[in-house]
Amino acid sequence: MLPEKRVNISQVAALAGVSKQTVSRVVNASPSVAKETRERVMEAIARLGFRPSATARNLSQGRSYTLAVVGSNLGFLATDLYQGAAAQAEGMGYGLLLRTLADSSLEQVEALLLSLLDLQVDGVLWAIPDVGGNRAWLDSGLLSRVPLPLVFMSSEPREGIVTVSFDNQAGARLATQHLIDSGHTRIAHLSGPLDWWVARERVRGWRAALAGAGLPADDGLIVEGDWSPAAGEQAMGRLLDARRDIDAVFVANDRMALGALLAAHRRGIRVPQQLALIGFDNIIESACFHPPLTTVLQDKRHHGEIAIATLAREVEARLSGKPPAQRTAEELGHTLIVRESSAT
Amino acid sequence: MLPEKRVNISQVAALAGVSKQTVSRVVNASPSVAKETRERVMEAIARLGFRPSATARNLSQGRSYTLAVVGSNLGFLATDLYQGAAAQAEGMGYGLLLRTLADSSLEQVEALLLSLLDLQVDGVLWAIPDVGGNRAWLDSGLLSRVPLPLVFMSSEPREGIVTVSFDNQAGARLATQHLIDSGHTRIAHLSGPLDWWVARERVRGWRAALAGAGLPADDGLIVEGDWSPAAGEQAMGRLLDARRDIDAVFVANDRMALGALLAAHRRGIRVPQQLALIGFDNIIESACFHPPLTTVLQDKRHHGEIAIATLAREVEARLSGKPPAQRTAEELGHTLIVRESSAT
DNA sequence: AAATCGATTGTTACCGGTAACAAGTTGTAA
DNA sequence: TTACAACTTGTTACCGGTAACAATCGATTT
Repeated sequence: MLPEKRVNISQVAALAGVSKQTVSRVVNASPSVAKETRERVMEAIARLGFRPSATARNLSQGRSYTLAVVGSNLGFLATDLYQGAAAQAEGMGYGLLLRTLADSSLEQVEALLLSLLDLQVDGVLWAIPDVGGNRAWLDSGLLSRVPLPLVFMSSEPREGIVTVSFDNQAGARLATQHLIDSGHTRIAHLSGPLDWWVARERVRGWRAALAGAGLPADDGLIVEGDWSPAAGEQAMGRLLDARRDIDAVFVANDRMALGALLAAHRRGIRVPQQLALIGFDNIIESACFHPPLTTVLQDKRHHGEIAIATLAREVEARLSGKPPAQRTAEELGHTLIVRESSAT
Repeated sequence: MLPEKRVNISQVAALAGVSKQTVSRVVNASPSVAKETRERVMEAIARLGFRPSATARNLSQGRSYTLAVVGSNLGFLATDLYQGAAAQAEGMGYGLLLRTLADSSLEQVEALLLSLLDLQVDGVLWAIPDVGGNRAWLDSGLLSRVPLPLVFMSSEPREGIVTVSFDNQAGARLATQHLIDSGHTRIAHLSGPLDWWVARERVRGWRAALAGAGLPADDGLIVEGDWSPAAGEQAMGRLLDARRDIDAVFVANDRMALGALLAAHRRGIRVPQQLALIGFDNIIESACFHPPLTTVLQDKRHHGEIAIATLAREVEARLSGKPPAQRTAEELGHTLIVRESSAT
């Protein structure tokens, strides 16, 4: 069975005895079509199995009803986040195009944005976290030359851009405060790489909570990791060997917390009896760590949903002639999940 | 600075004093353009900052240079897999469109495929694993009505479709054989949900290895989980309580292995001294389990790359009039990663 | 010298919709 | 009676490329 050629709008128009434009109106549910005409056209559509070509519509309207998600090619993005973004986009009538970016040099970024412009993409979700100088290209004025709504995830708010991020500072405060409330007084922090904005925010939250309780937060209490379990193990080892006085650690993510647990086990330090531990993220594994890990939940799926919803709003604003993106920052909250690793 | 209208091919043609078609030839690197003409056109392109419209090209060529990846909306897909797929697609000049599918009923699948056809997508990567009856729609003949190359991931090979999957049976044999070689004789299996094809394959591999060694593989040695750490803990608990004679367990994925470890700890059973454990997947966390987990590496990124490469090949075959997809099955291999949980 | 060929360039039509505006009808207010 | 508005429908042009085929020209073949 050879797939016969696609039916186009003209054939429908001919069969229904109306003009193409009228068929177009019916397809797009325009109100200014007489009921009787509409029915005739719909019947023709059904009879011929007509399906409008999205491509042709794109060309003539100058847009594609597609949003691009730009991720790094290194795989920081959570699956949940993609799922949330995809579901939200589909629900709002947009498609989602996945792109990766090797490095954030001005040339690469410009090439990427121009190619997205060639595709008539409606908007871009920048899902690369704010790390080191990878926002430097913003200073070049590129954004004002590229008429494309952008929304940045996990990025420090600044003038001229729209961000949707977790309030990591608040989340870190939540975690640290929990340790304080449990009676701990020497609370160290195993941080993420400090060129990451989110890592610095978590440090700030930790500091703020300690300061609020009148507890010390000197630099000897902080050790830097790279988010990986292996780094967590190493960093925790260094910390334990250097400071025998600490009685609790806030680890900047669950993966490192796993390594930290291993380091403690290896030294015969019992968690939580001798050392309380709290993580961050609530990855599914954390419930079965040994012991199960107290942590702070970040709803990544929700993050993806909100980011896409925000982007879609931005797209529609742009289409109705609104001003092009002032500073906007949306912040998402956290939930404390108490398990055994911080039991009192 | 108002973004002035896009430059189109006619303006370039006018400036260079040639026809649109010639500009098109230059843009597409056709060999039949005189060197001098080509240079004149290129200069005009550069001067005007012309960028060809992908949308217009799509309409006129009837294709979009875009591949769709269909995932379930439940989040089974690994980030690595997306990364591999995206990188490969970009490298081959394709874009990647992300779609999710709520349920695999014939109606839903048909709606999805038709909508992808409306977008002139070149091919589809079916990244939903083969579970229960979710391939039933294949029997409806839908595929022959929809002229769209499909490649299925993690799916049982069958007539008329192209699959790219790991050889899970071989991987499971690898794992089980390792336990056998380490001197274990009562080797249980903590399986994934048995409506998953990959879970059944792993069971088969386990059975085959035991049979090859003349060891028992009775049904009492198998417990079913749902891939989650919590299920791993529960299932392992049931197993340990019922069968005190087992000396090793092949767990169908690392996440459940984590739960299994916890269950063992809770019962005071020491791993690996009293019980050897091997997982599957080599998730990054497994290196820091307590003890570090012996496991079988699946290169998910590679899986994504190969799947896209296969799909692209299928697309190009279709374009050059080749026959429409006979049965093809590509199988990917595994690597054993030995750590402490199986130490002898 | 006529025919042929390869290289280069142009012409025409078409992909399949939508925007913008014009035009016809009917009912109603002036 | 006439004008005007509301409602419907049609006309024309355009979005920005590419396919298919025609045409031109100098060089080569016979």
